[in-house]
Amino acid sequence: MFIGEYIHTIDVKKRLAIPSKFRKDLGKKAVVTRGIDNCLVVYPIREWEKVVKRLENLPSSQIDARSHVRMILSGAIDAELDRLGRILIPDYLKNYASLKKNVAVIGLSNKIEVWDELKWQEYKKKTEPSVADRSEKLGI
Amino acid sequence: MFIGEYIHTIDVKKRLAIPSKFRKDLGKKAVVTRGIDNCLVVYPIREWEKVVKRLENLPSSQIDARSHVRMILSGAIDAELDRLGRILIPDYLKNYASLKKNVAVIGLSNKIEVWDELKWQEYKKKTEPSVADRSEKLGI
DNA sequence: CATACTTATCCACAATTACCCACTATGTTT
DNA sequence: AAACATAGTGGGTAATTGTGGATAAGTATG
Repeated sequence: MFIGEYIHTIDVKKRLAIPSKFRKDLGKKAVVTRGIDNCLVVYPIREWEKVVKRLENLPSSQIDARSHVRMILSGAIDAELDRLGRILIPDYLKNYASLKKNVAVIGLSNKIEVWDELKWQEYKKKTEPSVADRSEKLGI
Repeated sequence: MFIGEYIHTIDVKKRLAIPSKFRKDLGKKAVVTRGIDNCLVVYPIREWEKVVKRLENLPSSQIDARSHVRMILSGAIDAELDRLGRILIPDYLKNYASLKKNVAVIGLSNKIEVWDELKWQEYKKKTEPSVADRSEKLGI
């Protein structure tokens, strides 16, 4: 299970180290693609396959579904971890998520998200205050 | 069952000793994450799994639910107790709860909370006087 | 075909973290 | 009161992790 927040860097060669705590669970191969709210998502293969299945079941007749499928699938890339546990982030994904040097790598149970650090900090600042309210409402 | 209040310290290496009375019940592994009212929560694995299950049932398409899941899961960390019963508190959690050197470790039946000592003292001062009222209101 | 350019593999350093042991204070037992 | 046990704190050393760079292999382009 992926949990936690790690601040890492993308170097000039577009390499990003996966937090060591995630590596065992992630395996040697992963899939990276566009995520919601301008972040990237990293899936272990097993989870990626589930995503694809779900996409396949969307009605391709609908404009929304069609474009969504296109975005997710066309954005996806096989990312093999190198010997030191790093993956390569291609330019178009870097741009999509406005990634600079410093990024936040976030564990979300069955997937991993990658955010530009500043955006992540802002998102947290905006969201943290309402955690209490929502916790109360949801009972967690 | 976790009960009681203990004043402990976080050392320069970010280690926090779990009160010995809690260790048997907590086990070797725990999960720490953001809590309500700017404290941290420590769960035994069995309780944490319940939390995750409940989070997984939230619709990830909704903004509120999505951000809530992000806050709870990204804040969480696997905390393995070392041979002397200490856990490591990462910086971002220390910051979230404004933890300095002295902290209060509070047993709350199925979970443990960690407060900055001063904040805890203030909270108590503010809350203690109304215990009677609230008891009446809640019928306990 | 040669050249530039990107991509992969390997290695090296620095900082952090994990692991081990020592000290002290407090409380308990004889 | 002395001896002992336990708990909490602090520190030293070794291993791991994250990052940067060097070299080799592959790919595209003129």
